[in-house]
Amino acid sequence: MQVTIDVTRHTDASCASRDLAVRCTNCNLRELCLPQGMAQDEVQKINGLVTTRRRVKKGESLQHAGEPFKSLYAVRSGSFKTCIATEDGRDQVTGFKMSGEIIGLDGIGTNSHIIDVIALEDSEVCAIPFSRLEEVSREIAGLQKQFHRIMSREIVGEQGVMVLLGSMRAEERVATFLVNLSRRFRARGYSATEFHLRMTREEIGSYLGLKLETVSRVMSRFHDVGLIKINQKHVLILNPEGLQEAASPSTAGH
Amino acid sequence: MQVTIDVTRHTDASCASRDLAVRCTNCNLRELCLPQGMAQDEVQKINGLVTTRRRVKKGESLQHAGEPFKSLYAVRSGSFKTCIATEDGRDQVTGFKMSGEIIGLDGIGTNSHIIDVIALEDSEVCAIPFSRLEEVSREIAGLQKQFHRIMSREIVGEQGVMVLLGSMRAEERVATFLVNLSRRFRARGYSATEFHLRMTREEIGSYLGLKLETVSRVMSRFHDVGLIKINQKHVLILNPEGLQEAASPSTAGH
DNA sequence: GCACGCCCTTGACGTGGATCAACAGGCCGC
DNA sequence: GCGGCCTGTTGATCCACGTCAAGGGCGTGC
Repeated sequence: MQVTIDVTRHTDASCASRDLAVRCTNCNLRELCLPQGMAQDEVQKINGLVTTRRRVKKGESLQHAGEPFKSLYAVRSGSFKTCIATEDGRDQVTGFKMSGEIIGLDGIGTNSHIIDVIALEDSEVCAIPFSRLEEVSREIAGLQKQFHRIMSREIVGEQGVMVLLGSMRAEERVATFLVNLSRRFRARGYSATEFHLRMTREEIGSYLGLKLETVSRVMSRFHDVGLIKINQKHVLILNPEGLQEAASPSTAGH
Repeated sequence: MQVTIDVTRHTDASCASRDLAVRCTNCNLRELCLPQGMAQDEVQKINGLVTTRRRVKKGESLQHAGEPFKSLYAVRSGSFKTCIATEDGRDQVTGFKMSGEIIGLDGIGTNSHIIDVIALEDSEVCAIPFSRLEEVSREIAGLQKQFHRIMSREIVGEQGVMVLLGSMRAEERVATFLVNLSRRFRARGYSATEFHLRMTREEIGSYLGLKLETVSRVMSRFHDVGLIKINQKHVLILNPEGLQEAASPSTAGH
C-alpha cells in the first residue's frame, strides 16, 4: 500500500525523484535550455547550479514586479506569460515562455524584478541562483558563452516583436504569432501543425498590440480561407506556407 | 610649425592623444559606460579592453546586418540609430544610441549581426573585442556583473518600447520619446529642456510605430498647447511635468 | 443536471492615425 | 545669389482596427 502510493507519486512528478531532479545532465531539455551547446564535461559541472525545483499552479505567479532578484528560472514543464504593469495602470503581456526558456533576466540590471510572470497551466521550473551562476560562469567558459548567447537572443527576439508591433498589420501579427508558436512546439518535439493555445484571446491581443475581438476575427478569417482550422483553443495549421506568407507578405511576392 | 599642427589635432580629437585614447580610467564617460559602478582598481584592469577608436561619419554605418560579430562598441561621441531590415523589405528603427551606450549586443547570440547601425552625426566609438571582454570578465567579477547589468537593461528598455508600441496612443508615444531623450541628455550633462534632434521625423516615426506626418502633427499640437517650443530639429521643453503627464496620462490623475 | 461565469464569436458603428497631396523652409552646390 | 533637393508642415479624405453590444459554447461547482 505504502509502496503503491510512492510509485504513483514518482510517476506523476515525471523525473522528480530527489536525486535526478536537479541534474541538467539527465534532463531531456538540455539541448533547449541553459546547457545547450556546452560540452558534456562542462554540463556535468553545472549540475549543481539548479538547487531547487518549484511547482507553479495555473494562474499563480512565479515572480512579481518589485520583488528582489535572486534567481533565474528555467521552465521545466508548462508555460508562462510575462507581463509589465506600468505606473499608469496599463498591463501588457510581453512574452510567452515555454519549456527550456529562461525567465528572470529583467531582474539583473536593478536587482529587482520589473516583470510579472504567471503560469498559463500547472508548471514546473528549475531555480538557478544568479550569484552561483555568475561564480560558475567565471570558471566555465562554455557556460559564460551560453549565458551571453541566451541574453543576446532575448534582445534579438524582443527586437523582432518591436518590428511586429511597429510595422505589421493585424493579419501579419497573428500569422507571425502562430508561425512562431508552431516553430517552438516543433523544437520541443510536439506537432508543429496541431496544438493547444494555453493563453486567452485577450492575452494574445495584449502581446500583439490588438484587441481580443480583432484576434478572434483574424483567426476566423484564417479559418474561413482554409489556412488553419481553429476551434476555441485548439489550432490545426492546414497550410503552413500560406500562413508564413501571411506573416511576411512580400517575401514570396518576388 | 610641426608642433602647432600636433596641438590642433589633440584639441579637435578631444582626449584623443594616442596613449590616453584607449584609457577608460580617464574617460569622462566612465560613469555612463562600461566601467559604471566598478571599483577604481577594477577600471584600471579594463583599460586594455578598448583596442581601437573608430570614427564614423554622418550617414555611414558602424555595423551591417549579416557581418560577423567581433566587437562591441561604446559610443564615445555623437549618436546612432539601430535598424532592422526584415526579409520582406520592412526597415524599422529600433533604437537611438548616445554617448556611453553599448552597441552590438545583437551579434552575440549568432556570432553575426542582425542589426544595422548608422551614425546620425559624425561620431566616434571605442571598439571592445568581445573575446577579450569575455576573458577579462572571467577574471574581474565587477566587469562581469556590469556587463550583465548592461544586457539586462537593454532587455528591460526594449520591454518598455514594447509597451509603448503595444498600448500607447500617438501623443503618448511622442511625449514618452521626448521625455526619454530629455533624461538622457541630462544624464550626459546637457540641458534637459533644450536640445537638438539628430534624427528626422521619419526616423522618429519608424521608431515609434507612427508615420512622419503623425509625428509632425503631434509635435505641432504640443507646441500649440505650450508644452514645448519646436522649430524643425530644435526642441525647447516649456512644461516638463505636462509633457510627462502626456506620456502616461493617468499617473498624475490620482 | 442545472446554473453561473468565463471565454469566444460575430455584427454594427465610430475614430485615430494612415494616406494622399500641396506647399514651405533650410541647406548645398554651382 | 539661385535652383534643386531634402525635410518638415498642414489639410482633406479614407480605412483598419477599436468600441460597444448581443449571443453562444464550454467547463465547473453545487
